[in-house]
Amino acid sequence: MVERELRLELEKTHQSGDWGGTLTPEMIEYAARDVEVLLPLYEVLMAKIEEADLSDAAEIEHRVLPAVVWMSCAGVPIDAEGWREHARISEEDAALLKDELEVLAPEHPDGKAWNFGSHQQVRKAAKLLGVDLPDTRDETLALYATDNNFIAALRDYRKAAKLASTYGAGWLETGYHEDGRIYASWRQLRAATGRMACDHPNLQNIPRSGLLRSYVRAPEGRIFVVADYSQIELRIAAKISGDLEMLSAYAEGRDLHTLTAQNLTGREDVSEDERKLAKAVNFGLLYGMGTKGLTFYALRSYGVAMSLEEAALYCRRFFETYLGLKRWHEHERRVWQRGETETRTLTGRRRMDVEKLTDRLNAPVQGTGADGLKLALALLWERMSESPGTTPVLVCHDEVVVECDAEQVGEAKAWLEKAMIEGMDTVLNGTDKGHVPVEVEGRIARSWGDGG
DNA sequence: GCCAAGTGCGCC
DNA sequence: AAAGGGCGCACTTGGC
Repeated sequence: MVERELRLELEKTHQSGDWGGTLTPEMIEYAARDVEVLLPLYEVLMAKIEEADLSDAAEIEHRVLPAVVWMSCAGVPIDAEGWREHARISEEDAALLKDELEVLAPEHPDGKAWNFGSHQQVRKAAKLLGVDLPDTRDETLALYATDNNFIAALRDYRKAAKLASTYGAGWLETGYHEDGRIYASWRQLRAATGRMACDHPNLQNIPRSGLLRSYVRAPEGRIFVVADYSQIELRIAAKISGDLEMLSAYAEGRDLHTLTAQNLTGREDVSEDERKLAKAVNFGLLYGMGTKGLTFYALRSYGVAMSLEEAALYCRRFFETYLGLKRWHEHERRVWQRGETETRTLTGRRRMDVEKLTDRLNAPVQGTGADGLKLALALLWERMSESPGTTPVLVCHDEVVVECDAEQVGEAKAWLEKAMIEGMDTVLNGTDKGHVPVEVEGRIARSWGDGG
């Protein structure tokens, strides 16, 4: 335990007082004490950090902080006209699909209008048509949609209603300013794994399909560079598990999804669909998903249908191929069974109170990705002078978008890619640079929705 | 009318 | 035996 603690009670009563007028001697005294405490507090907290072996992780957080402020203050440019027009059409689409849904719905027992946003009412309506829904998730609805027009129409309506409600005109209200930019609230350390988060509005879950991302658009004379890490979580898992198959694949510059597809099918030539299947298998099984989970996940996220028997076969083949990954899972299971509840990333970032085995598998991988991205952002801040007029405007877990003057874009792209590779390489490989190669693909774009 | 929990779904 | 993880937001439900 740390010996030194600050045993101070800070007076809180002035915290919410009126600081806009004349300050009383008591208020000035309070303000002074509030500041005075920071230096001894720093000493105590730094000692605790060192005691807990968190110095490296803390250093990353300290270095990335100014970069997060930089990004937050920069805001992200938005084509508000385009967004609003899109929102208007989305609302029309949803209203139209709702009308169609009402025609296909059974008569309401009380003669009232159905509320299709209520899962209780949706289940009741389906029951009147002879379908007993266990829940109303889309993958459940998908099982009945071919035989039931109402359920098919419900799926279409749901999709449109989501766009109209979450990404409608209201989305723009929260953070938009009249200078044409959105100033969202970035949370440097929000997720339990160490990832960042964003709200008001959340810039990290704007739909990828459709046009919405194209309204995140650089203003006249400015341009974006969008860069993302290639298969970063799989590379991190390769490093953490020490899996020889994965390590050699990456050392040779091969693609792991294709490799998995080859091993699942037993053929050298694999189709695009088979690679898609392999992607679902890779991401699912990496973090301890079961066979049943795999069938749902493959359908939901990749549109790949498989039986339980097929899923079991893929599971077996996967762990026959990646023996190091299997060993890592077995090791973590033993640690978990001993009752250990602490996990750490490669930089030593700690997550406590981990109760589930699947969390033990995921947290160090996801968290190491966050470590690397944060160090990359810190490097951008520290090397700001190497690409003047360039600012990060948003980050999305394995992706960074920067905005710069159009004539500056070549330098900005090189500057961004270099920092991203260096940041991740440092946390991933330490002094053994390049052991697991880090690949970053940057592209030049007028909007977030261009290319990629 | 407010609040918390539950459900569902957008992203990585 | 059984098992993806991490978020934020909209909406309903149920209690006050």
